[in-house]
This record gives sequence, C-alpha cells and structure tokens, in this order.
Amino acid sequence: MKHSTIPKKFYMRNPKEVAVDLLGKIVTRRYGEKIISGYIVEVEAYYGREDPASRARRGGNLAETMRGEVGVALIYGIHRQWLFNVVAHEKDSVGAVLIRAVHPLKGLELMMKFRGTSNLKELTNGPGKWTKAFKIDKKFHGTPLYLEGGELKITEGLRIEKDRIQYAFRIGVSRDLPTPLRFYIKDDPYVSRRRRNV
DNA sequence: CGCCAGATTGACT
DNA sequence: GTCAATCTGGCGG
Repeated sequence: MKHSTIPKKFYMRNPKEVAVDLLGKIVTRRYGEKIISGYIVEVEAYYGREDPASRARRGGNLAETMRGEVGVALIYGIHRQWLFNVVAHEKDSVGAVLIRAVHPLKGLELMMKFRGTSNLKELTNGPGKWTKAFKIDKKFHGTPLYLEGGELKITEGLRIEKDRIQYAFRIGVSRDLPTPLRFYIKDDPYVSRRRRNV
C-alpha cells in the first residue's frame, strides 16, 4: 500500500495542533535499497522565545531553523543522541515538533543492527533510540520531509481515534509551560517510559 | 577559550 | 541509584 507524503502546508499551523495530528503518521527512511519505517506514537510541541524549554530561546542555527521554512527536519544533538524534530509554526512564528517515539513497521532487522540490540521493545521507544534505529543524524538537518522521492519523509498513516490520544507535560524539561504539550497514543507499547525515581 | 546546561541513554556500583 | 558520553550556543556562574 502506497502512502503519499504530508504536504508542506500541514506544518504551517500551531505546533501543538501539528503535534497531535502527527500521531499515527509514518516516518520512512530509505537506506540504499532497504526501507525502514514506523508510525509516530509520541510527540512534543515546542515554541519560540515564550517557551522556556525551547532551543529557539538560545538563538543560533537551531533557532534560525525553527523560525524558518516549515516541513523540514531539525536535528538536535544532545547527550550523544540525535533528536528529530519537524519545523512547524504559523506564518511569521517559531516552533517545532519533537518526535519522541515511533512504532516499527518495516526494516526491523536493520533497526536491530543500527541499535545494536535484538530487544524489540527497546528499539524505538525514545527520542534518541528511534533516530539511531533509523540511522538519522546531523546530515538530515534541514531536509524537507514532504518530498515523495526523499530519503527521509513523513507520509499519511494510521487513523488515530481522538479517545486514544493522551496528553501530559513534556518529559525532561526543567521549566515547562503551564500547558501539557506532550501527546501520545494510549497503550502503544513504544511510547517512551519515564524512568522511575527521577 | 573553558565551562555550563540541556528535549537522553545505557552501563555499572 | 549514580555517572558519563558529547552537541550546541551563551556567557564569563
């Protein structure tokens, strides 16, 4: 079954709305002749200067990217991980959506190879884990995700019922906004787990 | 230029 | 439970 890519204008909205609507969409990575794919099960929205947890606050290249063209990848390196975001915001605004976890569909063997583990449950259930499984790194920074022939793209996927969408405060941020900006699919085994006693 | 902090993960006491 | 690895940008903590 063939899925078409999500058009650029999809990302030209409030990051929170884009985040919710990205749940169930499919991320596809073409690696040579092989395909690695999975559907999005957990996301977080980030804003501009008004958001104390946003990278856009610091300025620099990442802030410029968050301010720039929507629908492109923003790769954020931290703690030896590459975190993957999609730039999303309204006109003349700033924002991005962090993809925190995906549910594997195709290319399981490659994912296990790239992750260095055969533990299926741990393959893609975290922001740094799934990017490693998909072999996504800095080289994709700025790549448009709406091109049909792209090496990395986001396409239509599963339809997620409203009552299966849960929300919560963002994970790992020390200063959050007063609104829940983390969204995930209820009961999906690949949603990241908060570490106990932290 | 060095140090700090942050949207994390995995190894080890 | 604790700690370190390592990318980025700001600041002189």
